[in-house]
Amino acid sequence: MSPDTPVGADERPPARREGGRSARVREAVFSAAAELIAEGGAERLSIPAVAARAGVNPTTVYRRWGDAAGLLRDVTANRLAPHDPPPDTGTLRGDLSAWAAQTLGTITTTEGLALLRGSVACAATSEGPSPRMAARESQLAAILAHAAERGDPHPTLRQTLDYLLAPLYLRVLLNLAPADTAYADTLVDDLVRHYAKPD
Amino acid sequence: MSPDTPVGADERPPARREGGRSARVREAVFSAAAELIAEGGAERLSIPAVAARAGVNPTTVYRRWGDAAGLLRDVTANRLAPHDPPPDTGTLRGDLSAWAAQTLGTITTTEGLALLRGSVACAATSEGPSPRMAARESQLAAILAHAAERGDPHPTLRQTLDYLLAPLYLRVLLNLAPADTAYADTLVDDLVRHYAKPD
DNA sequence: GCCTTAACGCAAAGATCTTGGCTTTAATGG
DNA sequence: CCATTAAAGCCAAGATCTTTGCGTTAAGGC
Repeated sequence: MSPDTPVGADERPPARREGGRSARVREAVFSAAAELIAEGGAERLSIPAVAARAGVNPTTVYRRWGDAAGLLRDVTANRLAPHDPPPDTGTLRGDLSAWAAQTLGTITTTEGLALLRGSVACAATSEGPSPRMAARESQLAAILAHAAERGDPHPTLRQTLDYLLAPLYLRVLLNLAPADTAYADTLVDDLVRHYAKPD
Repeated sequence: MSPDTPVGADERPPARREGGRSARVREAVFSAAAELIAEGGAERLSIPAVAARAGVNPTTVYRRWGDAAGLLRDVTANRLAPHDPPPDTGTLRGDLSAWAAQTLGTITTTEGLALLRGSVACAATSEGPSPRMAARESQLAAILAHAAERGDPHPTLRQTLDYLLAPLYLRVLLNLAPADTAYADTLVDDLVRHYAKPD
């Protein structure tokens, strides 16, 4: 077999088109969907409405995303993913506090909150944690790893998820009580005081 | 004014009908809705489908609940409310452990989980915590009050919500990791060890 | 038992959503 | 610049959802 000859049809990917128009449509649809979800909630996201606001034909949306649930999955995965790098302030407490502030900044906006609630509904159809959640989780893992490199005592990832991320998210999701940075710092404080152990 | 005479039209409630047929329809619709939510998720709950399974006319459902969101609110409020009294084992640790097991029993079934996720979507439209959540919260408050009566050291309600209820719910909601009674007991253990203070 | 009327059933009309066949546009490789 | 073709647009048919008017059933009060 000569190396420059395609040996099988499955060796050549079908040449997906990533640039130009497709990307524009994708962004327009995401923006329109995020706005509509912020306005009316994820449960009544309608594809014709999204298409109209995005200036796109409904058929296109149906073909690319299938149905409202599929679109919702893609939108939440792309708009809720952390866009800033994990903070690196030099101390564990500083990193966790900054991470919490950054996370709160994302999920306490009208749009972020609506998207977060939508993503919970999505979790029903998929198994395991969503990639978006995995991203935030790995940010926390990186913060803990930094602390370990410095030789600083630090909690485990499980403890950080359970006693920092979980309370933060649940307060916001169920609006049990207002969630601000002062509250977040209380959580960080409790976490490092009780669970920061040397390696 | 004689006490047996209605003094104004607004003193007489419009004679709502609670018995018989209405109650039957209500239950049939709730059951059908819960089943359909468990099967296909709350986001595509359709009123005609619910009505068909309940053996009821769609018009009836539209008139009583307005739309799918209204029905969802009512169903989750009624099916997710705790039906057992708060446990009273004699120790704080025992009460919390039993409460957690009882809660897990509700929210880890297919139907309970789907309803819980649906109720998160509902939280978007209402302000403040849902009555269902308030009920579970007050169960925890009762448990802490019992401990206080016995003179046992105990955490605050805020700490109990943040470090026991929140991790439990979030794991289940986002299926981050399996949630069983062993995990719940780890949470209870951490909570009483670090936060159980005398009054 | 009889009357009143809230709640339900029925059917038809209108709105909205979804799908499929076909044409047109424009990204990519030569 | 041209050829290829993935992706988007257009339109019309079909399915599904939602509303509305009106007749029927059955709680609740007398």
